[in-house]
Amino acid sequence: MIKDFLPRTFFQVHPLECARALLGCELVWNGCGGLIVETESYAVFNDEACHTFSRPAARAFVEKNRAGTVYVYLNYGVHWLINVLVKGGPEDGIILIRALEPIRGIAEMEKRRGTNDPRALCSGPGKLTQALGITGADHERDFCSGKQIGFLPRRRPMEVVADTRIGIRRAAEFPWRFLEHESAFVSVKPGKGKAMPATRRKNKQGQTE
DNA sequence: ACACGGATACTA
DNA sequence: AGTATCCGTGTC
Repeated sequence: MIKDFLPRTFFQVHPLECARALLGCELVWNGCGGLIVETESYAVFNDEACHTFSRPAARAFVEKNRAGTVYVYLNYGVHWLINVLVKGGPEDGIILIRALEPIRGIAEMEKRRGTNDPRALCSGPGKLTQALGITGADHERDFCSGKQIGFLPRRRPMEVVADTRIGIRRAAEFPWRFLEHESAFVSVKPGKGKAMPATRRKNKQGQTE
């Protein structure tokens, strides 16, 4: 049982500052966890890649919840992705946790992931939710009042690099992805992100045009 | 290279 | 009801 999780005030700052500050902190989830080595910041306003831009439900989530609240959604119908709400500072935002360096509950994470390769356990946003057992049922949980889930302060110094965000089509040029320099546990190394195609559509026969 | 797969928000 | 889009992963 851990009691010294990061307080709510940690998430009441500028989202870009928070996304950087989270690197090197430990994400703890029901006995499993790892050092955060990759995050992405999304801004509630003026960021077309943020869910709040096109989803009324996401805007309602920001209105309704406090800083430090879990935001979980299903992406591509396959993977749960976990974010934390940043609110009450100069701007509101949502920070995606993209990769961890596994350090706690590794046997359990290996079992959920079906691999013993430490680099394959949490090196992506969908991988880490699978490793930690995170699903849509965890949406709107609180990182700052629970004793099962939360963040621990940075354990060691971390050299932070900024790069463009991964997998998005809109506002793809914002350098709002933050990683540990030369970490072996990130999803995509700096500068290696593939550009998303401008459009991809399918006709009635289900064939890509 | 592509299949996998469902929530969300449109159009009507 | 039907359609378009989407912050990914594993295997081909």
